[in-house]
Amino acid sequence: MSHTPGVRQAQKQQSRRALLDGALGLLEHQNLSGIGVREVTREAGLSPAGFYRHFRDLSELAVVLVEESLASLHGMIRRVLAESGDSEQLIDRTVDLIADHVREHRAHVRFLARERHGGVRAVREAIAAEFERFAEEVAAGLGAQPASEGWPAADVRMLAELYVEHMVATAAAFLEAGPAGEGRIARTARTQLRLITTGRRHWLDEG
Amino acid sequence: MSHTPGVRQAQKQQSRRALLDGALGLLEHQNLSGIGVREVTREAGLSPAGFYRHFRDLSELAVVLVEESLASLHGMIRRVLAESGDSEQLIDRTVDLIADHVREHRAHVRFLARERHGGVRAVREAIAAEFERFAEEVAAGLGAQPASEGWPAADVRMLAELYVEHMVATAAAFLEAGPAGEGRIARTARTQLRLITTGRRHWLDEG
DNA sequence: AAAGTCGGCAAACGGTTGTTTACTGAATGA
DNA sequence: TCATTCAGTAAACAACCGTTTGCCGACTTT
Repeated sequence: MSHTPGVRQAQKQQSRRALLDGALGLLEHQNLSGIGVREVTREAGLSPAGFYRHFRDLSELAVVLVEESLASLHGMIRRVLAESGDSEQLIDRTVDLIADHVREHRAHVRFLARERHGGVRAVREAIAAEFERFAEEVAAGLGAQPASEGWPAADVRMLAELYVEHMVATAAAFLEAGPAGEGRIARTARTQLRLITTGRRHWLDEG
Repeated sequence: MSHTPGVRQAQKQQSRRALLDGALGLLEHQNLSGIGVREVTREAGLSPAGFYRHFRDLSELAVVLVEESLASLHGMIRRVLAESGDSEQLIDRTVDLIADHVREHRAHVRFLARERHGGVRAVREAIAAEFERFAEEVAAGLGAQPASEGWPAADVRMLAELYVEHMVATAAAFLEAGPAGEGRIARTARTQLRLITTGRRHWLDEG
């Protein structure tokens, strides 16, 4: 354990992780504006002063949490876009993936839902910027599908935003409902997606 | 100013209003979990102890704010449902009404968006319950329209929820965008509503 | 006019907060 | 091996916090 560079870095990363995880844990039941530096360090097993070796303040830590939370969400979206099959199967699969994601990343999803319109500007903006990128990615995916042939780019974009918005709302509903109401949420989400798909199919026929 | 009953009550109501308004003002830039009793009383021009003559704690006050915020929203929804005309005009009018409402009740809307998934359970539940009632009201309105002839009740309900969700998302987007981006938000919202309407028109044609 | 009600206040309670300070000791590089 | 770096610490700081207490004085009732 000596003269091997990196030990120090690794220990620091470990503390940093403990701070991030501790904060995420506290944010499960509280708001970002409702937790404090001391509380987080207590949760992480550090002294209060130790916090400042890693972050300037709590909102800086929170922005890192945003990035981590959306990285996992990003993976999910890519998985959704990679699916293939008829639209019915695709819808089922999409809703299942959302449900899985909420189950496996409950804390992340809750954090995003809570702070998306929360009281800390920097965090709000970080989330908004990342959702923007999601919409772009979804738009690119939709644009590549045969169903979007002949669509103006702006229309593809608004459809992508509708999908993203619906996905976020569905995830939040899963959260709030708990395991019991999961079935009902999923059924509603699927039907709504079917209706949107119907509209999509006839979009160019009229108006 | 004496021996006339009601003076006391009126003065008390005035203080109560000052507390509610003060809190709503603070909530414009902060989270509910981020403000304190003392802060609110300072804003309202009362002493800290005075607060407890009106509310047990801040979340009790917040629940009252929820009711007031949703009363105004409720009025807007009724106005939307009362509109008549072809679907194109109806969509335009709806989005305009949402924009108006956000302009005139900025603080209320912000408060709802912020605390809908916020850290205080009682408040979250109060908002959720009221949104539930909205969905029912919208469902009743949709069910009465000729366009819903032959629709199963469950489908009407899910459409209502989709509309409500979209309305809330649009209002939140107006908030975040400010006057500058208002046009873009409105355009997107209108197009999305047109797509949903298209889906609605062809809902019974296919599987 | 006297008695009662009660909204608002000042003061005090113990407790928490964010942040800075000077320090220690292990990991590091020469 | 010896000097340096630096993550983590304990302690202190002043500033708040929520809540309770006892009291006052204006309204209200009798």
